[in-house]
Parts: sequence; structure tokens; C-alpha cells
Amino acid sequence: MSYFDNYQPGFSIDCAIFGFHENELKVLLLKMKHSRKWAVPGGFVRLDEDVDVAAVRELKLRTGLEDIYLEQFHLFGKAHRSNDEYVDQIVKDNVISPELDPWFRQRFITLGYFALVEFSRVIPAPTENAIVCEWVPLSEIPELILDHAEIVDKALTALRNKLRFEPIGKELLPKKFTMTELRTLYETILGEELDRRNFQRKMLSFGILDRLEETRKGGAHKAPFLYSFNEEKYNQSLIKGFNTIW
Amino acid sequence: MSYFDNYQPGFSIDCAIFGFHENELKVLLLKMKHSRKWAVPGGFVRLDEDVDVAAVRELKLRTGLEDIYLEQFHLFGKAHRSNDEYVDQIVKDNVISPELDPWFRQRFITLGYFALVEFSRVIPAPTENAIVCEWVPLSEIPELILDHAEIVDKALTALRNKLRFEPIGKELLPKKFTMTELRTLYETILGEELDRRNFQRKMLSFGILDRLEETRKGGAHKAPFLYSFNEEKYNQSLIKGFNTIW
DNA sequence: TCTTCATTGTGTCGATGTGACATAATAGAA
DNA sequence: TTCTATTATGTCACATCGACACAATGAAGA
Repeated sequence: MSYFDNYQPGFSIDCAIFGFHENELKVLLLKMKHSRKWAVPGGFVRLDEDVDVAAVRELKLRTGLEDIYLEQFHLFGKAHRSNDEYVDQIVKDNVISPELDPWFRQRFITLGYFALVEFSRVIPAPTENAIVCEWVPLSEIPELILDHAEIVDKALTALRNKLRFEPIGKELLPKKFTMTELRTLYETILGEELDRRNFQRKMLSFGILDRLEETRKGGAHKAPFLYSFNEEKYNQSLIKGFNTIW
Repeated sequence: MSYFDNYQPGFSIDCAIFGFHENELKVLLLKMKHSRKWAVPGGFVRLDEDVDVAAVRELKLRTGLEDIYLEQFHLFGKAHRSNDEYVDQIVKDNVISPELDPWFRQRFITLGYFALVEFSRVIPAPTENAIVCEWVPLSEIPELILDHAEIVDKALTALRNKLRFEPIGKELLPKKFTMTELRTLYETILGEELDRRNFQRKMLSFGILDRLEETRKGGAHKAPFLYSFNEEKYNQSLIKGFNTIW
């Protein structure tokens, strides 16, 4: 049985998986131990499998999580985005077995997904010994294979755009969080500072947060309230969007 | 030479082409003369061709236009969105030649594009005798093949979302237009009425319109000013977006 | 225990934007 | 000339926004 009998030919999916930790936005990357370049997790689509289901399967494989926020953002379809030099290299590096050579020499197009996950729930666990799988801060992205740098870049842009019009955070933060943690997440994604007080006012006005009775103690300062997302209202906002011009 | 030697296997593109005419949003549909169901224009991607280029090629084929606004909006990848019953039917209807039977029996995924065109520039011209090609108002969409109803539906949603955050209209209206025509376009896409006076104020505040000296005479009423889009400022707004929450 | 410090919660104020509506202008029809 | 439909522009109360002041408070240190 060959890949050609089981998988959608010339088509792959790639996932930019984002997590938030220590005030940094990180992306999950992997590479073969002995190869130099990294890649975003990706895979192929079984012939009898929905494309979106294949993406969930790949995510589950890499993160162990199933209930993940996942969204298509772009199809990368340049004629020569994959090429023989690349395949020569991965053959030489024993990244793939020789039987797979013809499969990888197809012209490939890939569908990009971005995923948002709660950092602490994921322990990057290589599924094979030869694979390294790590959270990498966006500021320290190493050299990536093929057009994967563009994939990460476009995924981040898609995430930013999403943030501008919809609530985000339920997937990236723990259940309970402080307003400062939420704001820092926004600042990190947007790459700019936001006024602490105005952010709080605006965010609360959306009505998607519940303020809990608890506070988070531990710092040499006033203990901040903890908040959680109100599932129902959060989902309503997702549908309607926040701020529409018209 | 077979399709298998020349085209990306199991992959197609489909375009929902929108035009605006007589205060209605219309979509370009086509069908074989003797078949019952309609379809949105689509095609295959040559093995050495960028996917986006294939979409432009298909659009040029159907509309004669090359400088068209075109945007990917979704990949339709359900495992059984195409099926044998469908292929049986198009074979029976002589829509395809028998040699193409195996090609069409592949599992197909399709990338949806939506396109915005100035209605008057397009004369729907069937490229073959057996094909009917028509502008159809959104309110009168006939029965469509496969999941093409979903494709049109999702394309419209994408168009609406776009309208909410970016200027739209340059591609759908003639060079010169009245404020009422622009507003009607917005109302049509959004499916709701907008206050005439507030729309004008807001639209002008974006600074992407130039008011011309001319007016459009012809009605039994005050002649409205004509406007045109200011290319430079229009494109700036496209990049920055209009109204961002943060 | 009292003071100090860092950070949070809440409020204020002027500028700007928004929704609802009034009024004036005008091309063509009656 | 008058009437009518439609456009152009203005008004006004109110909401929202950005910038900032100040009080509250949990913990550390004197």
C-alpha cells in the first residue's frame, strides 16, 4: 500500500499552532533531529477524510488536544513552492524513506490553518524519537523549510485581523485570569501597548467576562480580581462580531 | 495526453463572481444547456500553474476581464462533496466526454474564490455552444450542483464580512457614481437599510471619495453629485482597514 | 505595627463620533 | 409658476474614546 492509494495527492495541510506563555506568543515547531531547518506541523489528508478533520487529527497528534480552536486562513498554491532540491535534501537526511520519494516529488499545495491553544495544556511530545518538537517565541523563529516562514507570517496576520473584530482569548488563556493577563495577550498579538484603564472599560463593556469573587494574591500589591469568559455571551459575540462599521 | 498528466489531481477552484445591477446583487452562473442544475464557474489548476493564477485564468475565460478583485475565502474539503451519482449524471448528460470519467471520479476538494466585477463590463459569453452563462439575482438562485449552494452562501458571507471592515465598491461600481448608488450597494450586500444622511457623513469621513464637479441629471429632483474613488487613499484604507477596536 | 511600594479599581473631562431628525436646495413634471 | 421627489447640509442630545488623576490594597521592610 502506497501513500498514493490512501492520501489525497499533491495536497497537504500545515498548522501554525499558537500558545501564550511568559508574556510571549509562541508557535509550535518541529524538525528532524539531524536536519537543520524547522517546520510547522503538517500532514496529509486521507482520501476518505474531510480536510478539516485531517487538520484536527494532526493537531491531536502534536498536542494531544482535541478541543482546539482551528481555522483555515490561506491556501498556499504557488507552482514551485515545493521543489526537487527540497526533496533531495530530505531524502539525503533520511527524513523520509526511499519509497516515499515519488510521493514527495509531486507538486504540492498546502492549506494553512492557525490554531490557538492554552499553553499549559500542551506538552510538546515528539511522536517519534527522531523528531524535536518545541515552543518557539515568535521573535526567535529559526530557519524554516520551504515557504513555512510565509505560512507563520500569514497565520499571525490572520490572528491579528481576527483579534480586531472578534473576542479572542478563551483558547489561549487558562480558565481564570486577571485583566492584566488578558491585556498582555492582546498587546503581544498586536505588538503595541494598550492603555490599562481604557482596555478594561472596553473589554468589560462587551459583556463577555464574568468577574469572579476570587482574587489572585502573591504580588506586593493589590490583589487583582480573576475573570473568566462567559461561554454563552462569548459565543454570541463570535457570531455577531464586535464592532461593525455599518 | 490525459488530464492526469496536466492538472493538479483531485483539486479544483470555483469562483462566485458578484456584480451589481438594477439595485440587485447578482452572481454569474452557468450550466450545460440540457442539464437541469447550474454551477458557479470553476476549473482545474495546471501542474505548473499557481493556484491563484488559475483562478484569474478562469475568470478571464468567463468574463473577459483580467483586472478583477479576487480573493480566496474557503476550501471546501468534505470527503464526499463530490460523488459517483453526480458523475453518473454528467456522463449521462454528455457534460463530459467518456475519457474524462476517471478524472471526475477522483475525490475532489475545491478552493472557493469570490470576485467582484463591474456589472456593465461583463457580457456573459458562453465559451461553448452548449453552455449557458447568466447573471442571476441572489434572490433567484436555482438549484445548483454538488455543494455549490454552500459555496455561493459562504462567498456572500465573506463579502459581507469584508464590507464591514474595508472599503468596497471600486470593483462593483462604475468609475463615477452617486452617493445613493453607493449606499444602495451597501444596503444590498448587507441586506438592511442604512440612514441616508449618516451614511454619507461616515463614508465621506473615510476620505476615500472625490466629489466631482458633475452632477447626474435626469430625475425630477435635485441632481446628485457624482463621486469617484480616490485610488491612493482607497488602497491605503484597504491595507489599514477602517475601524479597528484596538 | 506602621510605612512604603507596586499595581489594581474606579472616576473624570474634553474631544470626537453616532443616531435621529429638521431644513434648505433644486431638476423636472404638472 | 407651483409642486414633488430627492439630494445636500446642519443640529442636537448622547454615547464613546483617549488621556489622565486618585484612591484602594496586599505584601515587604523598617
